[in-house]
Amino acid sequence: MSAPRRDSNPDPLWTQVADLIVEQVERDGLAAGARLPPERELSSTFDISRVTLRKALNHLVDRGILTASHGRGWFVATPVAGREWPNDLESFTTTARRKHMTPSSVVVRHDVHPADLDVAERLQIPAGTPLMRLERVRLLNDVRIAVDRTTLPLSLAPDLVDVDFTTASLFGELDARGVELLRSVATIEARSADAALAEQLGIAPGAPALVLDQTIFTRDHRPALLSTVEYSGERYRLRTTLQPR
Amino acid sequence: MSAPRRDSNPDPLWTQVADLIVEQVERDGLAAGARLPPERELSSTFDISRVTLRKALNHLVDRGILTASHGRGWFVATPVAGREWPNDLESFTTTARRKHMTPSSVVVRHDVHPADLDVAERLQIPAGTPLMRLERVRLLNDVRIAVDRTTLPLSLAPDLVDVDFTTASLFGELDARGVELLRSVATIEARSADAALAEQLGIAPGAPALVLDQTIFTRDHRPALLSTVEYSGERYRLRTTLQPR
DNA sequence: GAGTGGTCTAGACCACTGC
DNA sequence: CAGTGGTCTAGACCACTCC
Repeated sequence: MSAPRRDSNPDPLWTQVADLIVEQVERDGLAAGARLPPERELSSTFDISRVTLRKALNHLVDRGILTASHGRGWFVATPVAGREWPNDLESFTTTARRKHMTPSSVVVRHDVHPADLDVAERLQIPAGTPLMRLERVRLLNDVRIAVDRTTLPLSLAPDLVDVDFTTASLFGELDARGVELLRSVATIEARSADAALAEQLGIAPGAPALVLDQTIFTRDHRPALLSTVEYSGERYRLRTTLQPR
Repeated sequence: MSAPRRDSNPDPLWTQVADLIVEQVERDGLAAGARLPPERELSSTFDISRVTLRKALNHLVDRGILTASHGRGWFVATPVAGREWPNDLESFTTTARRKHMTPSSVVVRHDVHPADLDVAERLQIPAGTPLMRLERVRLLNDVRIAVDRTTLPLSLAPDLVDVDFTTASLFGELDARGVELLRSVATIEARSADAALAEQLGIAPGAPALVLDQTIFTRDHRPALLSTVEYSGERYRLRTTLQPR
């Protein structure tokens, strides 16, 4: 209830007040949905103008802590919405955990091969550069879900050729070697499974398949990995958070 | 330079002014980095208070259109650098522009309907709440690409029922009414087109379809729109940027 | 120093909610 | 109807940039 320290603190008043409100909500143990005092009362107890108070309140809306309802009041937001979802494409492993299933892999191919012209261009490297190719069938609880083909320059992590990817995670191994992957540009499409894919996944030829094609970039914005994952449409669904515009 | 229509228009002044500023920037062909007139000049030409002007300007900052520099001025934002972080799903209209194609829509259904229990739960509203339902077939250069079904509480923008969505953009209309959409939680899957979808898109029954299902949230983290888009797998491909972890 | 954005105020009126 | 959030105003002062 104490008024914010106006002079000594270099932060703007509305920031200080926002912090005080959060403190107060926590201290009073206000549950989600609880109503706050009206604006005019808050502005008087904090001894600030209503405009400044509203700036603080709206900031807390942006942070997902409060919501406003015209004519009714200010309320503590239900925290479920903001936090829990991934801010990215849910990884195979994460999905597995969420569904309480066990992920595994069958390594179909794991070798070194010179880059052809197409791949060289996409990775911005000279053709002929040694690449590591890794092809895996991904399973959940021993059910075949997808075929994952990933290609990367061998120079990125030369000793990766000796890793057994039956259990190891490619991203995990790269991270352990200091390769930081920043973001990826992806296309997602629906296709009919061809004979080869149908055979690998044990589905009917012509069944729908979800194809995720990614070019993955390192921290310095250079392309590092090419990845194509073909999911069985009947057995998997991508989950992600999207931001318009 | 005309002052916003203060009385006739039900939208808040700051929304109108934000739109005017965007118009002006486009009309004057201001490139990224160009400087805007100072706040005091803008507030006088628009005949509004500086507080209201700043609300409009800050809204445009949130939308990534402008940036402010203390002591120097307001500038048109560079549309590149910071923008790619979030998992932005390229909108239908954006994709069309990038490919130099012409987007259009056929409105199949556009009505008001009470919420059933399932929808009510997903939107966190009481069952029976009036909803606007909009179903469109989306076309690129007159080729049918997808069926788009969107549902939203009528209260969000009641006059949306009178808009002709043959040409209008739903997101654009919502934005013009001050409804700020922040992010969405999406699932993406591959399915076989059923008879109804095949008929609507003019494809073979059983052909692969890409189904994008989104719950879209407003700025205050409340669910506002439910959207399901079924794309022809042979005619469309989603493009997005993904951010690990 | 002049010019710019950043913060803050007191007070007014409107729009919505719920009794 | 009273109580609430939503918008808007005119004016003040501070902090930063650039000459």
